[in-house]
Amino acid sequence: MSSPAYTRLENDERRRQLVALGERLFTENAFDEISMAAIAREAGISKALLYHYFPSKRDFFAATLAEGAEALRLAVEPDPDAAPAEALLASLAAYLRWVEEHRDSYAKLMRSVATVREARELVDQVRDLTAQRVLDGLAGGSGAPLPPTARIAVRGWLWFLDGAILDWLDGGDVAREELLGLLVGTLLGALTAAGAGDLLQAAADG
Amino acid sequence: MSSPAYTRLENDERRRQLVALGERLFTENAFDEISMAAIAREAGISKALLYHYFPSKRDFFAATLAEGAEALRLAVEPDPDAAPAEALLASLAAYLRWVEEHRDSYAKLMRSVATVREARELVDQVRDLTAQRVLDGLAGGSGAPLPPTARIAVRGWLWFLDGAILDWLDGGDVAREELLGLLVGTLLGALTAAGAGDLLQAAADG
DNA sequence: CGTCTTGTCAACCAGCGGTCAGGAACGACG
DNA sequence: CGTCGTTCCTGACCGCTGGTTGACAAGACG
Repeated sequence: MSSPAYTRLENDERRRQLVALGERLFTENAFDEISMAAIAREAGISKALLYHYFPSKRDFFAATLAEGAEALRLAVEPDPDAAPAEALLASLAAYLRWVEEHRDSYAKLMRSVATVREARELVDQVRDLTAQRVLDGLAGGSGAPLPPTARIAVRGWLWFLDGAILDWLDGGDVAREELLGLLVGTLLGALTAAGAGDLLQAAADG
Repeated sequence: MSSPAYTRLENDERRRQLVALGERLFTENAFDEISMAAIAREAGISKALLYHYFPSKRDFFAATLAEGAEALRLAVEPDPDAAPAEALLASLAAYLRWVEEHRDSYAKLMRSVATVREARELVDQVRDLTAQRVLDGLAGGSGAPLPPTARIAVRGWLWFLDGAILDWLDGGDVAREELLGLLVGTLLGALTAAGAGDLLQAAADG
């Protein structure tokens, strides 16, 4: 009599299609600038089907984030055999490389940090982990306990990192290696000011 | 026959009452955690009256911010007669003092930065102004143009500032003067790494 | 053919920010 | 005392949001 009212898709295929669409839409629009109804319309399906695949809008957003987050985590994973300072340097370089290649995703993530709990948790996790790694690397270099200012220095430096990267992406007038030098130099300066500069040196030498 | 259905208040008095209530509620809850209906309920008035006094929720939020923002701006205003480096130091110290005295407001502001355009504009304004002041102070110390890395260093440092302050408020284990030293030392370190450390020295000496 | 699972949709819900026509309080005036 | 006008105030409503429900269509299997 007529063409079918809709076409069935395999579960996984539909899911992949929706995640891919979400990656695009959430990069073009901020989290609350686009409604689930609009997303469903764009996908050519009903809103209810979208909710069939993802229990909530935030879950959907998190799903569009997950793939990239995993890739980033792998890229940044430090080499356990290298000296702490070298491992940090390598991770940092990998981080910048990833950001440069996925600048839209990175900007999206930073923009949504305060709005979406999932995004905030992701960034916080990465910050906590990184800060802990840096502090461990420092403390491992000597037996002395770290002053609390060292903690503030490292955690503040992670903010510096993201702020500098955002400005770097915005400006486009600085090479990646140059930024890397600025980041490392600033960490050194912050740790020196925190009274833990010698530990960094020791960690670098050791 | 019966008691009045509601009591009338003078325009200004009602407005003050609402702003005071907003300051409390927005400190206890994030911007989108509390609805205008709930605020009106808390104030014992109708939602329409709330909208009679403030054209939108964001305007209402901005009104609750305005008083503190103005006080902060005054406190941070640098002494035009002082040398750039000293003026910066004084402003920074005033900033920390203000944050310590209004930690709830500060945390509220930082939490709402990405959600509320008005808050974002406020923080951006302060950052831009501060960055410009610092850069001008540096450039004034010599005729040489600043490298783009210096811009990134200063703007990144402002992120460091807020990140460090949040951690500082969280920890409570570091004195204000110590934090001040860390901040100044980090700026010095960042500018040195950006190849503009000599300019800072010149500005401090000049 | 029937039946069972899976995929789909229209219609609906409570709550949101925001609007509007009109009622109720109160000071002024006869 | 009445009543009148100003101004402060309200209940009902709007379009939209994220999220839910129940019924039905498509295809696989016997």
